[in-house]
Amino acid sequence: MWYTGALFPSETGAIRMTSSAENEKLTRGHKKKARTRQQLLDAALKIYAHKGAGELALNELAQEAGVSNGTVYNYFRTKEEVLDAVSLAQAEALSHEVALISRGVADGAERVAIGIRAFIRRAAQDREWASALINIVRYAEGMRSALGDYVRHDVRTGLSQGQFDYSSEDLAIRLLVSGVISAMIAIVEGRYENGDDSTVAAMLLQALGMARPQALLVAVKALPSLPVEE
Amino acid sequence: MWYTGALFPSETGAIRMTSSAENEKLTRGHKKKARTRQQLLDAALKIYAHKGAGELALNELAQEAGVSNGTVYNYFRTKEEVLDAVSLAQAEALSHEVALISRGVADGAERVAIGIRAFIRRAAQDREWASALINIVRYAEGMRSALGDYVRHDVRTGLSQGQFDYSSEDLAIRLLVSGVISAMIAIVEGRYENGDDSTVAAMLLQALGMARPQALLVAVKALPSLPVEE
Amino acid sequence: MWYTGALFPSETGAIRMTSSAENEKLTRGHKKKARTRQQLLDAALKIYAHKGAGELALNELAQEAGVSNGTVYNYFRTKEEVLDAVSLAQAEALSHEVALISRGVADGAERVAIGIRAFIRRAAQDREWASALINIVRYAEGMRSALGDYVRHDVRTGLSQGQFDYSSEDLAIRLLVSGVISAMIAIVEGRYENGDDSTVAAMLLQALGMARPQALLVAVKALPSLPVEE
Amino acid sequence: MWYTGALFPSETGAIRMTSSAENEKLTRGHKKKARTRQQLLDAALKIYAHKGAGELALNELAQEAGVSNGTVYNYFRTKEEVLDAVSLAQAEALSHEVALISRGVADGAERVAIGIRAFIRRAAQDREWASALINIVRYAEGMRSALGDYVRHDVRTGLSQGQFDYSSEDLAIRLLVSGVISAMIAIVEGRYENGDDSTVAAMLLQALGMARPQALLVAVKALPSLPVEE
DNA sequence: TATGAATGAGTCTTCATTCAT
DNA sequence: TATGAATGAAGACTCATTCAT
Repeated sequence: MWYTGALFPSETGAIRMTSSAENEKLTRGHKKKARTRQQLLDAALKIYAHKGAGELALNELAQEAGVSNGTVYNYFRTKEEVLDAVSLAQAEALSHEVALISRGVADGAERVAIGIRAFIRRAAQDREWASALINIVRYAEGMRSALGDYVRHDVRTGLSQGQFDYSSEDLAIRLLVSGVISAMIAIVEGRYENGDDSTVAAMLLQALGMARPQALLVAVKALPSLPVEE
Repeated sequence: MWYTGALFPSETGAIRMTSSAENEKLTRGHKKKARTRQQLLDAALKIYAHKGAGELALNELAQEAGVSNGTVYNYFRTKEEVLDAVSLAQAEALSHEVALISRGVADGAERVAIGIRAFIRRAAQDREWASALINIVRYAEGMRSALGDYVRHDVRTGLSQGQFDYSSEDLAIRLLVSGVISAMIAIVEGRYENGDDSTVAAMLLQALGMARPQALLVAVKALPSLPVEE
Repeated sequence: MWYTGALFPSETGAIRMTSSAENEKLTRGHKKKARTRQQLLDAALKIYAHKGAGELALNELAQEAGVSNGTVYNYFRTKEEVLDAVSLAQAEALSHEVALISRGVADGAERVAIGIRAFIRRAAQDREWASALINIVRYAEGMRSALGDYVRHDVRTGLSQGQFDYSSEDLAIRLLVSGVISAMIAIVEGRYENGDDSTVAAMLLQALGMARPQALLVAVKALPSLPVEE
Repeated sequence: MWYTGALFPSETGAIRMTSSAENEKLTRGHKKKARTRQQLLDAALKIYAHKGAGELALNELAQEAGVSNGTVYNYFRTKEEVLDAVSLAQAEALSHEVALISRGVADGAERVAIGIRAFIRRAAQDREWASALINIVRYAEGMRSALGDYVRHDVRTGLSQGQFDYSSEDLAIRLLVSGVISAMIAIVEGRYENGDDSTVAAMLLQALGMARPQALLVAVKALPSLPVEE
């Protein structure tokens, strides 16, 4: 139970479950099934941090989750389903978090920058999570498009606001996503300097057609403080 | 024997062996061992087009290469060794090809653009190769850095020529490589429009700090004709 | 299920399972796992009768035991583990049997003689078992020392009773064990005459320092009848 | 080329080839074939020192002997043939050596004792050789009987001289051989004390029916000096 | 639902043996 | 005879999946 999709874990050190809040509610409601499912997802995420999704062995997953071999099959029929479930859960959690952070920001470019930087900072804080996410993205094409779909709106906003200028939305979004991932890879490989989040954000804003001076201004702007979740 | 690292295959349709010329010499010279090795590398490349490097089964490799099961083990001890050998061969072949194409071009930005566009056009022409290369890059970190090392020189040239302006060479190069790969993924997924090579090149030049108008100019410039290899 | 460690099988012809009594209890108690393990041990013993422990193939073991290939690996990771388990089981069973037979005999030389003769008679009655045991001893050093440890007490008793006289306990015990084994080899090779058990016992008692006349007397003494196991 | 069957190697430290003398003659006579064969036998003996004869891999043998894979098949058709050839060569060499040492000794018991002690001392001096011999005996039944046949004459002499008294020549000889082997095993396991050769000889003479005092006398007698081989 | 033993197809790996050179 | 690449049968081992309890 060490991983979560939260971009900004509210506890220092230990990381809470993505959905521990919901989780506890369910537990209280005796929804054992949901808890087991979450255990499996957590275990999978943990394993993905250390090996490619292709190498996830279901018996290893069972052991990591503390359930027996056969139990896994009450939740997932194949390892692809496990991957899909994990990537879906991550995508939802991440989108939710980013939405929360950029809540109240209307400027398209700024919203894009916030998203980029949030991912990179999160990766720098928790390399295991970053490693897991990279492995998920590698194998689950759906994850890439889910993330892409999420930024699409902000990118279009920036375009309509005259901040961006690009020839292909599809290619632009792909570049955005893969640029963030490649920065996360750099982090996992041990290369992270303070300010790299802004550096990457600036480069990607430029790629979207923003002039460097403007891009830099947006990219170094203070991040909005995370609203307190009740 | 259908794959090669050649960015611009000289025959239409069928693809030449990377080293078919040498190959025949070796055959004539009774260098059976080198030929078998090449068969294996070719077969591996072909397989990578359809499945991740982690799923390459050595018996499947043997069958594809037309050799017996045990023969594979006379050349590679593990699938990692196969991947390393293939990615090394590809990196060498690709670097060689790109060097050949941009031979005579002194302008850094132009050289970078040529490289980007060469890869993308090649991928558009041969999606199987593109698919294989994507899979190789996914699993062989070495491939990424090999390609990165190759462009480093051109990027620096552009910087010293005042065309580029970036804060981190490392991040810039990673973005470059992953940007090209993400475009290749788009192509493999069936999305390719004429001119996308220039579109991607322009975005990446902008990411490196070039203003959009200049970037567009460089990105649409006619590619130098490939010198005739004798 | 044809082998057992019993020195004196209670049924003629067919050989009982070492632990068939327990076995049934376990079966009734649904202890499938223990039964499967016993099946494997029995099958291994049967195979050892025909080939050296080094040649035991785990798929052959599976077949002989009537389980599937993979099941073997739920119990033993290597053929060494199989051998160890079999030799441990045999050593325990044999020690137990000999202890039972010589129960009530206080004379050290007599106890030694009984042990020697029990083994040899058993081998003469069941050459397959003898062959298996020889192969086990060949490969499992642990078996030699287990048997040696067992006789050590009796040998010391004989020494303290003034019946034996030897310079090295270690060498004496090794000679004892290997002498019995070599007689078993003779039997497996088809050479057994009535009375050979006494002949060997006499020679070994002499080796331990007993004078020939006394040795002969002890070696031909009637074996105690096996107490009825309830 | 480090092993030999010589019981008393004439050079300290390095051990000469069993037949290096013949070998050189043959070499002089350009008998390359015989030399290659000898290389193979030597290599096999060296390998037997570290692994059972069943695990000898012919390609390993080739490598150890410094010849190519296929060459082995010009000399031996199977690994059994290798083992047979090695054991034959060893048996011949050993018999020859023992005969040489006990040349001039007419007393049967003394001759037996000399043989026993020669083996044990040799094993103590060269544990690798001892280990190899043990492995050979384990797998090559022929070796046991060859050694047995050799002592048969001396044992009979002792019997006819009234020194021995046993009920079965076959069992007596088997005990003799296996007793020596078990002492060699003790040595390989690191247990050797000065005088153990005499201890074992005494025990075995006693097993053959000699009274302990006489056995001890014979067993500690100085070994005849090895005649100088020209 | 949970368990975990059993399954067996799929792969990996070794190595005796063959054969063209 | 010597070489060593190629072979392929044999065996080791893994792991997704099933199923009786």
